[in-house]
Amino acid sequence: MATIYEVAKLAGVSLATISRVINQTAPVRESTKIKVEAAMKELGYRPNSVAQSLATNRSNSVGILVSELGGPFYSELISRIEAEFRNAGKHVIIAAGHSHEEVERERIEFLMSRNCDALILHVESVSDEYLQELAEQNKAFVIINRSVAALSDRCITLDNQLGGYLATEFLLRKGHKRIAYISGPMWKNDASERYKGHLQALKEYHIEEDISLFYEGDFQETGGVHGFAHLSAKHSKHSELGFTALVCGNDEMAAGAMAVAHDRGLDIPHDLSIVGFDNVNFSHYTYPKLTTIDYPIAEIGQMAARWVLKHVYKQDIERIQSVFKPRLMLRDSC
Amino acid sequence: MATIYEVAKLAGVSLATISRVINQTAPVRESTKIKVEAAMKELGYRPNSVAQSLATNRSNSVGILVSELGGPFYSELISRIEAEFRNAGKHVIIAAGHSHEEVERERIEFLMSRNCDALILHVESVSDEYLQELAEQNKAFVIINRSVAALSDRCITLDNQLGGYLATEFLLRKGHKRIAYISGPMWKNDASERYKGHLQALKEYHIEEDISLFYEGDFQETGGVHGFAHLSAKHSKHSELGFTALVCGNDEMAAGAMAVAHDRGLDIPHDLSIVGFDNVNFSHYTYPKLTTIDYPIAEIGQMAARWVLKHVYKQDIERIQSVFKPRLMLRDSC
DNA sequence: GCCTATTATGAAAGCGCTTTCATTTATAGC
DNA sequence: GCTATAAATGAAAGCGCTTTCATAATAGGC
Repeated sequence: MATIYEVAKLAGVSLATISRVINQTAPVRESTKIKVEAAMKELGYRPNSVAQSLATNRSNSVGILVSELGGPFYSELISRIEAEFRNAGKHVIIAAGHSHEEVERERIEFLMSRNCDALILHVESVSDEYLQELAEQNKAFVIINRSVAALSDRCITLDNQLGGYLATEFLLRKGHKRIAYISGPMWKNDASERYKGHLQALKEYHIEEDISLFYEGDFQETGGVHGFAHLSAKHSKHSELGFTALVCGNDEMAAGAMAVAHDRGLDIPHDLSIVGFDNVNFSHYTYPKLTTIDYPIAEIGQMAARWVLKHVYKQDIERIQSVFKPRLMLRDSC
Repeated sequence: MATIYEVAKLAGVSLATISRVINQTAPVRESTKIKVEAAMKELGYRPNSVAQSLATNRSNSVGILVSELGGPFYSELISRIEAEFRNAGKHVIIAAGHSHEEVERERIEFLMSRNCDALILHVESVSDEYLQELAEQNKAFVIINRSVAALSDRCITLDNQLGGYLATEFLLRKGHKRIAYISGPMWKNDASERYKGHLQALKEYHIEEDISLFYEGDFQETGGVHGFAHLSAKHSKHSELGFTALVCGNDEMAAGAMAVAHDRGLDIPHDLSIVGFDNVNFSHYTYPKLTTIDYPIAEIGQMAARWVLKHVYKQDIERIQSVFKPRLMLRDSC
């Protein structure tokens, strides 16, 4: 790769001038500009962004940390964030924290050492205190899908409890009385919030929590499979299910449960109604199509990107919405 | 962030020594090492990897360029590549080329200007010549899912034609005679190869190509929806389908077609057999579960990562497999 | 055509690190 | 205890760029 020195020599000007035409940071006479551009072209010159970054302490790139790179949920999130930044001429560096505290920390440090201008964090294991410290170090970052009270101005979240409420309330309104629940790992904030919403709805309808209708899964398909097996084993008298509806903490688990229900010869929604959560891309590939709670993940990603654009790159962004509302996507599984 | 200078001052040694304990590039007396480590810890020092990268011309990061960040296919690919590199202490920088030539070029240049030690490219629009030039510039990169004859030692591909063959041959063996085909965009290499395999199987069974049974879709769900509508409109006499089986260029389109077929009251597999391609994560969430061709995308990603580990980071990797074989995943849709 | 007010350009330091080469310090041999 | 050798350390240049400050070129006014 040609360096700025070679360009300068070829064009017969100094480094500073080259830099000025690259960055338009000061006026350059038209004639010299043309010379420089010709030289750059001839050498196929491209500024070394590492050197630029070192000199300016800016990298024009933002770090994104998610739990996993795979899966429909994160990939949609990442995809949207990238699109938003690409529009603005910024780039993304992506890392996965795997819901593991050490890894999350390590990744954050990596992204910081990479001189990212800002971070977008979807972290689950690192403590609130750690994040607060980070904020005190004056690092620019937004948090997605988690609310830290002291950092509320930089948290972009979904009202998970409302989502859980909507799912269950809908079923109750439909007349269901015995509603099973397969949750994600309860230590994860979103999982427990969703369940809270479920309980809230039950309470409103004067139905008591029945923990035999509860199963804590893993947010994966297998969680749904095992959960359904577990719940139905417990509750089937005369091969009949002990519940008429099932709420799942996310769509993967709903799909897993649905598959097992099919295998058992159950007719959905006739014998059993199922509601998922997330409205992930494949949720309308299931049969019957899954009724679920829409998680506007793309919009949240977009908003996080805008937060960065506004606060770090000083772009003129109107309003940053920090709490998003989920809504029920009524399809065929109820 | 503390710099190496501050650490040096605090520890009472020179920069060089600090550098040596960080990189273990030369022996350091145990006692000074301890001093240095204490100083680093006290200051919360982390080497600035941008500066490191500038000084060493190495970044310990590899660039990945895929067509899209979203979707099950790419996210699995990325996820596996990242996992492989994380194990090796390397990091990934991800970009999306959106199947658009200009964007692909621009992204490649970006990744190069970022000083990536190597690139893993999944590009569709950039020309073979461009890639060859890149190779001549002595840039380390592997190409995924595309074979460029002159660069065959750095291409890792799936035998797409074999996949197409397997799908159709299976149906023919089952006795199907009229097999419709919904393809991806034919300008994309993998789409046309798959179709080639389809034709090859037909030929083997002495069945002539019937272009009224062919539809060129977009590799998206909608392609399947429109494709099915198109094919069935053309062929239904007395509300009966003109074909008994349908091969789709990928699973998304298969899922789309399947949904429409359901809506039309068709019983799958009784009235119609469907085969997809890719064996993407949701393909067993469909109902009935989709028979498809397994695309070992994770393995391909892994192999690409190993190529880099071997050729760029000089790790001791045995064999690099460059062509992968697909296989039929027999499930319930046939 | 000369002086001043602008505007364009260049020289050089600095960003935080690595690495070579020279120097200092420790170790061993006698 | 003194030299010969090996081991540990430091000084300084360099990676490719930006940016400040000083200087050179130009334009304008008379």
